[in-house]
Amino acid sequence: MTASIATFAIAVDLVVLTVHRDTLSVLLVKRAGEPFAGVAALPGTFVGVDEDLDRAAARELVDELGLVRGEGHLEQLASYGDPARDPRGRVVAVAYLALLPGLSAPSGASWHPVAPKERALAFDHDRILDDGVERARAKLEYSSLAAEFCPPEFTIAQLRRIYEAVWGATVDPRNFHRKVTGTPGFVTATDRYTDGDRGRPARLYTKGPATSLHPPLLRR
Amino acid sequence: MTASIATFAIAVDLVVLTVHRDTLSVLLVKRAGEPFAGVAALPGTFVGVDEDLDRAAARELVDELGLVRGEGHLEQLASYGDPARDPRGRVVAVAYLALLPGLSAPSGASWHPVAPKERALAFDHDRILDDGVERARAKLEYSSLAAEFCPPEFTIAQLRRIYEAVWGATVDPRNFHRKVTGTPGFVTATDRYTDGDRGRPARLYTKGPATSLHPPLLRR
DNA sequence: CCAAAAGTGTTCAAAGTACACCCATGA
DNA sequence: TCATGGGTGTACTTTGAACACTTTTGG
Repeated sequence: MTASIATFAIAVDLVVLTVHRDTLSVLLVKRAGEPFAGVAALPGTFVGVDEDLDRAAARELVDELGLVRGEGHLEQLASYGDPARDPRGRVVAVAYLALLPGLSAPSGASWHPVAPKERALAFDHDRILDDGVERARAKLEYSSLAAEFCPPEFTIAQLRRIYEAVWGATVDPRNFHRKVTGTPGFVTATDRYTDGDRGRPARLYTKGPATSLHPPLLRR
Repeated sequence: MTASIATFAIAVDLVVLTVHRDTLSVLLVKRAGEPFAGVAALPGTFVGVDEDLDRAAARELVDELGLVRGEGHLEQLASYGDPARDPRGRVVAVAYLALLPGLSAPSGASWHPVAPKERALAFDHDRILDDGVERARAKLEYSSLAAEFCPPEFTIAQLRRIYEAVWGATVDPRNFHRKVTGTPGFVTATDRYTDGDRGRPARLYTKGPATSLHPPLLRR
């Protein structure tokens, strides 16, 4: 079993999600070279010889895409190893899911709504993106990850619009407010308020220490 | 970026869980050769040149471990790529989680209770096992996966003991019975009964078509 | 004043919890 | 008969859903 072990290249592909204009959106790049030249794809990079998977994912997020480290959330999603997924040979993709506040897109990449099902991304990236979106939808139910889509200080209404965008469903503002503020550690109140452009100013909150939600916040 | 791409071996490592004598147990092998010769480890294999990841995991389960295909549940868990995790060089492990009914251990492998924290498995298998156990615990809450730990026909009490073993908590038999039989598609009743050795005979059920549980069955 | 958005109170229905109680078997 | 485990009924508590209502701003 020593000489006959197959070798693979390992790519780290990123499903970077944000909520942009109340729409769940994914960061896509246009591929420069073959294969799939000119086709939209998830941003990715090959893992280096002495590099950890998590580090490669963080490197792609920070260096290549120019996004700020420390903000947002990054977690491993799944691995994809169909022998035919890359025409160049055996490449296993380790996909990562990143959730970020709505920023301007870094150069060379752009935000695209997740919704249209006729996406036609390169490689098996359509499936990876589907898996990432489903993971994000599921995790909003039982974790406080929604706050990762928000800037450091946010209102309860902003947070609610995150849920509505990710789930594609409306959420009752009144009950949502009580549920969120009543769950210990989900959000922490500041003493600051928005200067109301329309209506009563809203209190600003920051992300709380809790990571899991018990009981969960169920989508219908 | 063509000549300088690092290459890796890919191992598929299996966290095979079962409930054996009311105890959540994992299938371990004793390593034959270096590295970690003689040390307990998760069963695993290298992925072949033209092999899909899922297929390699199924192959390991069926061929190497002699377990019956079709029974039980197999899903990808996560990937582990610390550069130092294998002294032989860069090996990325794609871990899979398998849930099986309580069978006799295949030759060369044996069941070990998951509980003791001083396990000292080879490689980073302690961490992989922890992740697998946590995944199993979490999934019992919102899926019907517990039935995968049971033989084709089982009683509600057997199913309840699965939950108790996996969660390490007691569950009220009466309320559990109602919850399980009242959730559409979780289990389907047969017209057969156990021949009661002690007490009233219990109706036998088979796994139902539902995969997710709404509302979930929460551990306290 | 009105419109709009934030936030609270109240009511009703659904689900979980606790536990009394009955059923069907072996010994 | 009793002991044992299977299964049902029911009262109580907790949680979520719906929505009327008050608060605080801008125009």
